Amino acid sequence: MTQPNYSEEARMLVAVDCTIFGFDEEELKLLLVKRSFEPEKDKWSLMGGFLRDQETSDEAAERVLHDLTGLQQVFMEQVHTFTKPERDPGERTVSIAYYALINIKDHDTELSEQHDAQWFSLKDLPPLIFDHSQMVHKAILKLRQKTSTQPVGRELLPQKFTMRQLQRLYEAIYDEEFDKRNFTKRITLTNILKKLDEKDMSSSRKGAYLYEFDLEKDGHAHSYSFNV
Amino acid sequence: MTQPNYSEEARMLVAVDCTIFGFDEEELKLLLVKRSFEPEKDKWSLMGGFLRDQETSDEAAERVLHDLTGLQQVFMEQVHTFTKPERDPGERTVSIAYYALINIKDHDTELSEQHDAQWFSLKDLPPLIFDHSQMVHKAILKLRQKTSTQPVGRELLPQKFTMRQLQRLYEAIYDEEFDKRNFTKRITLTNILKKLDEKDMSSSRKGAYLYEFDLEKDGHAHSYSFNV
DNA sequence: TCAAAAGTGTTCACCGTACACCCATGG
DNA sequence: CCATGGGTGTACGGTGAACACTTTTGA
Repeated sequence: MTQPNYSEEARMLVAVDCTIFGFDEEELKLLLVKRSFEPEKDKWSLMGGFLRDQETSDEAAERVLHDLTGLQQVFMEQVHTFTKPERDPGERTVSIAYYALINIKDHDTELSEQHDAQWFSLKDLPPLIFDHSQMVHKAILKLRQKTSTQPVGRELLPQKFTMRQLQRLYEAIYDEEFDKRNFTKRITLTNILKKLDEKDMSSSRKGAYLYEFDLEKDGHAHSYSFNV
Repeated sequence: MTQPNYSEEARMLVAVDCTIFGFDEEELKLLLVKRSFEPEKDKWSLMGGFLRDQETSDEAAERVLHDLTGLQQVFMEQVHTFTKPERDPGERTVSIAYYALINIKDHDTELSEQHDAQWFSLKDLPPLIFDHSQMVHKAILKLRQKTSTQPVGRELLPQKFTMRQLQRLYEAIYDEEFDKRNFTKRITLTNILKKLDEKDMSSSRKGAYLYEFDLEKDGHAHSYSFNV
């Protein structure tokens, strides 16, 4: 059977949907948008968009994120592709789910207001359209997995941060509490942080040392693993 | 901006491509097909097919695998979605890559001959069309990851097998050799195997005990982890 | 009797975990 | 002077890794 082309096959819409993670010193949050068009207008959803003719899905995901936050060069990773025929009642649409890690203070709030976007605590999400809750769930699993092999603080924290902030971030990601002595030890072991002389005085009388990710060492072959 | 529908967006072909793993007591193999149509006719490729109107990608992957091997109820998992606009020169096609684990002796050889399919050692693959080599690469990584949290022997080995066969399988997956004492210990620890009274006499004078996966224990909460 | 594969245990180093007290400072 | 959060070390158990000799039996 030799076919000259694929003309009898079904064409369909392909979308990307982004689970956008941020961290506010307390808990993990997601940036959700109020959908501005039918179907499911005015319901909360992940930010998404359709794949264009000459675009990879990575590019589409970046574009979608940029439109909402003004940010570029953001860490994003593909999570899973969702294909149930009836998942979008408007028209058959296959959606490639992504997640993004952003510093919650960096994004352009005007842009996100234009999109009726809002940060929600991961622990208190509104109902989401279609299969977006499943996307969020898979995104968290993927984020945990990434966290277990690579540090994620650079993407989610300010440039300088305290050990406690980093710990709270990891606790939020794993939804689990850690002992601070063991946490400090494990992180120090990986050798990815540079301890600064500066202290952050905002959170306690004593003050907490600030750290930065050590760019010198980054890219070199130092092993990292954070098993919970 | 309220849109009544998505009419201005691009529709495209969506395909699934399957990396089919088998094990022949020695090495991991892939079942590849000689492509029967243009573009790239007569080149080696993963078995694939287009997503139909009322089909999930999981169903499409099963259908494609069934067409080639006659097998059903095979373990399959989604790997990654490939979206480069020019990846298929015939027409814009997004492809959802899957991998499958099959017992190399189970499949319908007539069917696979009809498709000009052939088993290739993972270590000696022919050039593959499009981005299929990348798909294979990601599939192996995913398989390793699965192997580290769940036993994969049930899918790839005959029902009864020796400890040595299981070890060779794991060595093939990780492309790494293990100490047989440590291997036996680690696997025994997980408690997933039942040692039979029978021996396999084909591989040595002494004979090797046969094992089965212990269905009693399966599904119960026994932890499994195989870290290399 | 010998060749070929199978089976089996111990030791050691490292890592993860549990756990409690003192420190610095602003109010 | 005291309340609040920050910082630090040790002891123990479990796990992964290294390692070598004996057993069986068909030829």
